[in-house]
Amino acid sequence: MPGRDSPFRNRSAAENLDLFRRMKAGEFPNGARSLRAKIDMAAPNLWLRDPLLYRIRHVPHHHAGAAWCLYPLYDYAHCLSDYFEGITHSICTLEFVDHRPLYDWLLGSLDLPRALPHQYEFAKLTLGYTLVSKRKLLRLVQENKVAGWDDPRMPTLSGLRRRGIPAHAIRQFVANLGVTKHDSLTEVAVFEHTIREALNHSSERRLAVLKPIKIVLTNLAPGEVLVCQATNNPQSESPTTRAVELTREVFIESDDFAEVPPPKYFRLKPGGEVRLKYACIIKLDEIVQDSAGAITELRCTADLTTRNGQPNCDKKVKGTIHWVSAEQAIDAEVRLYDRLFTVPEPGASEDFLSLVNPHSLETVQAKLEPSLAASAAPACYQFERLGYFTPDAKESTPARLVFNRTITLRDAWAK
RNA sequence: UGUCCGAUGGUGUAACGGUAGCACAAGGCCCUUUGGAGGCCUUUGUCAUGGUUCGAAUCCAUGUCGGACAGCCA
Repeated sequence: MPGRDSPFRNRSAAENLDLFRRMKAGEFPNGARSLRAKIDMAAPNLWLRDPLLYRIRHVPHHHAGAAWCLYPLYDYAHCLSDYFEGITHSICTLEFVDHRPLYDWLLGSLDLPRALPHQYEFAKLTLGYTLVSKRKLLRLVQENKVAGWDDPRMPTLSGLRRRGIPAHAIRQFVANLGVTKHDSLTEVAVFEHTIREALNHSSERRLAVLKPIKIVLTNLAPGEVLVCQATNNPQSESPTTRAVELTREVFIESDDFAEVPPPKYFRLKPGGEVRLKYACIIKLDEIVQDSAGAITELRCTADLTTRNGQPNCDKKVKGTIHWVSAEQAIDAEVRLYDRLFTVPEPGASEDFLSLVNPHSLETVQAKLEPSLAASAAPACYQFERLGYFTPDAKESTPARLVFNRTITLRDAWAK
């Protein structure tokens, strides 16, 4: 069914030019006049039915100020600016396929001397559990669902970088995807794999405990220090080491202890043995509780013959866990990020604000090995057995360290 | 409803008309002072029905399913 002609469709060119000058001069209020291309009101493609080119908007422009009250519509500006800039291939997303005939018509009607640009449309990169629409991202910022455009949970470049994701990983991810013309949803696992691959090779290892529980090594004297050598990066061609010091009191991860262990639990349990990484094997002798029944410390015996270079250093135990010296550890706030949304396709719902993951940020007070005291962004570290972490570029200072978790390590046990 | 676009394992993608491959995911095994990393192996696919052809994921027809658009937004 053809469209209905505008009552002004057959106005003369001279009359239109005069009106256009008056529109430009600011003679009319918003919406009182407009300028259309005269194409074909019977065209099956709706965008060819005399589309609007200019409309009046009395609002200042962020570059041009108040000089203009006339603004072109996207379709008109797009093809022309491509031509002005000498673009040959103008790449955009699928929703503009219907507009291509108008893009071509406008350029073709102008008798232009140079070769005309062509528009090519491809599917946008839709990532699971993520939004990429700028308009929707804006609402997350405006309604304080995140702490700003560079919140480490945001899929903006500034957010990804603050999260600690290397630029190289972002490029590699995009290069791995390929480009097509049908709508797709890329699983976040693909992005996460690229990030881990990049960070695994470049990040130095450090020891850090996010949720500490205290261990007392009863056969070490108070003040006694055993120096151990820790590998900085086992992926390196020629790995270097640093010293970490074992003392009578250390912190381990509370997740690495189970009073009632599930089947196949390799970590510390009553009567069980684990290796403190780079140090020695310890055996749990006694669980100390306060009057309320809460566990206050675990008393263990260290087998010093299992240290590196000692006769039993090759002794095998199922579990190896990370630790920090309680006397030497430094404090840091660590922000644990998770996916921002609870569903794979938050963009499919108008109600996406209610789909924000309430657990997308958890903050803990962690204990770090002392070598991290001088760390600053953009350094990235692997906290052994936990994941990759980077000092927050905005808020971390030597006096008050703040780390962002970029991503966890793969965890075969969690499955 | 109209116009347009698309359809290959769970996901994302390759394959002049000529062996359906790669990555992620999943599963199994080996190794391991990170339940990490690494190594080896495995499962799963051409939307359907016809046609053309010696031969079709690819070309043609019809159908099915999915998506975009129908703003004085971009």
